[in-house]
Amino acid sequence: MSKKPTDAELEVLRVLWDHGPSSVRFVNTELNKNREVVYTTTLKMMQVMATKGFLERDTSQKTHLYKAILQEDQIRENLVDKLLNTVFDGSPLKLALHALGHQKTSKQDLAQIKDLIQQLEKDNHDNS
Amino acid sequence: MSKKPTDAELEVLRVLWDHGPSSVRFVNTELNKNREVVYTTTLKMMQVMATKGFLERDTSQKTHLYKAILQEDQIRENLVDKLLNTVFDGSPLKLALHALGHQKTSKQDLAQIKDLIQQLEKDNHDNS
DNA sequence: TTTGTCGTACGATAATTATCGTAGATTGAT
DNA sequence: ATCAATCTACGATAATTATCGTACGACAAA
Repeated sequence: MSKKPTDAELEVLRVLWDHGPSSVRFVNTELNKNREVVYTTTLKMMQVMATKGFLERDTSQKTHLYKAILQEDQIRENLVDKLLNTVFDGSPLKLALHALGHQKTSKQDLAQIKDLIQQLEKDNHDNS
Repeated sequence: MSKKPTDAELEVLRVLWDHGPSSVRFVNTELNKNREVVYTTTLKMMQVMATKGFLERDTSQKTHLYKAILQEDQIRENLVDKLLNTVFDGSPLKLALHALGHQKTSKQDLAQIKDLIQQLEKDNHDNS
């Protein structure tokens, strides 16, 4: 039911995910490292997000603290899902190949992937 | 400069990518396999997309044909990029691991990944 | 030639998102 | 007690997206 965050909302979430419950002031300062945003814009945004149920706020102090209700991994799921269905033909493999192919990948990275593959092969074997 | 397609626009592009240049009627019919959309809504949408430069249209016949200017791989790049930066910490590796880990992956898939890895390892070796 | 079908054009409006300004409360320092 | 800084509340408006209805031309069948 709960709709998805817009791009701007995602920026706010990003900050909260990285730094935990924060004041509007703090979030706004973080946002301004990337682009100019007026304080009340951020405020309004976060208030709206609170009414949408994306954020929860603690009003016990004068300076309210907001924390993310939407969790990063949920959103990740949604976004990956959408990406898969729009431009990767629903194939996680294609996505993985794309991700690996189009960026530089270090030895350690490769090692990690190999581990995962071994794991997957094992699982595959188990339930086949 | 050119902005990115919205979700609804992406649905239209999806059809054009899959089927090549198409009439509004055709696209609309395709869209209606997923959800209800009135014909003129699709029409308007595609006209707008044309003015945005997302589509090009051939008006030589009574029934206009639209074709995608935005190509799937460009959009893929953009979307993957955005995804990386919003919820994968800019790490293609994390994205790849996520894609592989959270979906079922067949033996053939694994084989394909292993190929890619070998390839990458080789490249890595070359330019180290 | 009338009528129904299929097409485009385009304005209107709703819905949603993004952005600000202004007002007023609170508080800490002069 | 006053002033300045810092907050929240909230309305207004712009900008963008999404959705339709109506008008109207072309054309083929009756």
